[in-house]
Amino acid sequence: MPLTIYDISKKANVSIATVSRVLNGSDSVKESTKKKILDIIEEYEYTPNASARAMSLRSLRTIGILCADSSDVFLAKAVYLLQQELQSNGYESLLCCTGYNFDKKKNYMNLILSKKVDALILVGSNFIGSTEEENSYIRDGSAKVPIMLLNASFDYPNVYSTLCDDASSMTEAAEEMLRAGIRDILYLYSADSYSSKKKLSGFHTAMKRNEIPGYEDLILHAEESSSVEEIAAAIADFEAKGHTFHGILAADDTLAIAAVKYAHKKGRSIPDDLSVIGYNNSMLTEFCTPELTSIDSHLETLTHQLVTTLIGVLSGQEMPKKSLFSGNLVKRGTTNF
Amino acid sequence: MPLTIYDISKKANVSIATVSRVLNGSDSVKESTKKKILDIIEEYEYTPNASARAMSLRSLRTIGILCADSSDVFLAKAVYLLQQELQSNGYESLLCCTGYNFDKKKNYMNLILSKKVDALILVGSNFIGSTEEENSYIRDGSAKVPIMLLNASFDYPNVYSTLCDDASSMTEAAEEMLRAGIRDILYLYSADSYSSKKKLSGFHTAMKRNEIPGYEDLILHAEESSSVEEIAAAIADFEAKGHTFHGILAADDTLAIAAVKYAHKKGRSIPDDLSVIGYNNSMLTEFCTPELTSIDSHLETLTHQLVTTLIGVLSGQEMPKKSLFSGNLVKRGTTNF
DNA sequence: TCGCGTTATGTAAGCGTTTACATTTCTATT
DNA sequence: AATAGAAATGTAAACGCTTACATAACGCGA
Repeated sequence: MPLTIYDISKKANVSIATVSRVLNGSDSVKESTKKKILDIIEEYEYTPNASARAMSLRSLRTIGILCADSSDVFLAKAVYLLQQELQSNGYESLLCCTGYNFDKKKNYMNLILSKKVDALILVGSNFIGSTEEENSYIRDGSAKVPIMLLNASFDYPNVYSTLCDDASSMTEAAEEMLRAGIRDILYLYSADSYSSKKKLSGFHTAMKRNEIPGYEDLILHAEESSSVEEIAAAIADFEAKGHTFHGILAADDTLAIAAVKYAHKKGRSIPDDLSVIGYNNSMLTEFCTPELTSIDSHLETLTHQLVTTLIGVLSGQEMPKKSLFSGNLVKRGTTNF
Repeated sequence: MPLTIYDISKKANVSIATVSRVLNGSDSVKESTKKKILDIIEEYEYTPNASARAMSLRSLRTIGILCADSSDVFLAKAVYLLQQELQSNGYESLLCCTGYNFDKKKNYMNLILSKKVDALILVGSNFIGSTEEENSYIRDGSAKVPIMLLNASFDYPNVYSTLCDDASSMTEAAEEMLRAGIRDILYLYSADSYSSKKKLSGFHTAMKRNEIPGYEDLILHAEESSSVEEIAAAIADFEAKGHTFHGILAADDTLAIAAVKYAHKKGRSIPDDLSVIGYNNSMLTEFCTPELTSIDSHLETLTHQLVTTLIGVLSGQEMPKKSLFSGNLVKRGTTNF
């Protein structure tokens, strides 16, 4: 049976209030009694019960993190960074993997809210749906605790967004290709999420601004959750149907790796005959040969900003509802410009 | 201000005990009042306060998960699977990323224990050190709650281990190569963990049993935390020093990918001139061309068994202290046997 | 030595549940 | 119609902590 504050107070010959005071630091306690209590706590390895504390304080100092799939490379990295940031700010985190279904997301949100977390972080743009109905759970949740969005944006009271400007990053990358003289660019995407749409719109922007005729014909939508092999095959298929392209812009690094694989199989040389750009600048970039050029969305910066905003919100400060950063292109071997 | 069980009881014109009873299901409540209460709970979206519940029950129904780095592909997958398993058993999980330092591990363990989690899962063999001192924190922790080890083994009361028999899997893979006539096998490893040692010893077993002379000269230790590019370069260096090999056995998939990269760069053809086998059968296997042959350590099975054992332990049953599974080789394009 | 203002410590209520035990309300049997 | 026994519901204590408020101890000047 673990020790309680009451046991400690007895051993130290003081009241529980005094023990509580030295535990929490703030109030005035005589130096000698403080030392005595601290020694006893040390000796018996007493640790206060967090649930009891949460009841009194009405806060667990714990943040709920919701994430569709923590085994996804990008999301895993984000979760990791968030945890580091939270820990260094004295907060714990409760992680919940929801899958991609909106009903499940709602259920898990309620589950985690019942733990009385102080706030909720939703990791990834897949938490934003395309219908009012799909997003209602965010509205409901935000009535109870602040909701922080990583890599997505949603304008609603008590909802704070931190994200990379995917649209303009993509525009930037496309225009870089165009400047290098590559005008037949295959745009490859699969997910249908908020940020995926942003990226696609950024691509449109670039192509329209540069008046590339018929560019829409080179937009390839890969089945979601298909394997790298399947995507590579889909690209080969697409080419076999008569489309030609000398650049591939992929909405994430996995897709880009599939593109590189397609090139390997078809014997197209990278970057001479074909340039490839991925998105996220994840560790996957170093897995292919040559190494993958990719757009870095500065996850470290985003997570840091998100937690900073969160801490501010929790301490009652007025904080920006939306923090937008811009990404940048990290050039490696799959491009030669 | 969130609703409490008291608010609900008032609205339903019953006592809090009755509400609690319908919440917990077990006790007898008249069908009509049950429905009335359920309706009200539904209407007002009431969710019980988990901290309060934890106080009464002396259990949070929460499991602490400690993991060095949740952005590592293998660990991330393990954590994900564990969470799924725990959730389907009605447990929440509190994840804490500790880094690889033992002092930090100890600190985080204490932190998470103060949350009064019901048990602790340590993910990955890096939680086992090579000295008594390094492992003392596990002994201390196990005095408070059951400790479950994934992919590591430690014989101590209240510590339960679930793992893949890495040594024999590796022996198996090596002998498969030998049977295919490849006798000059480069063994590539980097980490220094418990399971890494097991794998190496499995390799020794195979080579000794088959009386391969001088095989030790082909064991290459790559600097930990070096990039794929650096490891590929290290292999090239090694070869330049006069070593020849026609098979590479890597202690994890990342190393194997580096091996494939080395082959690409040096123009050695896989699998005709060089066979490569990785370990973990992670999603990385599909990233290379050709796809990577790899040893599957059955993470799904391991995590399932671990949680099953855990649930048993928590409900007071006698459970096996150690569950050992064997891995198997999944053959893909980097081998032709 | 007295009394006053600090400073240190103690007392007890409250946080939202669960549950043993007590009480009330039914049902069925006589 | 009375009553035993079962079924449904209520009462109140307990879980381990924080903290407002009450009280005690101390130091200091007159």
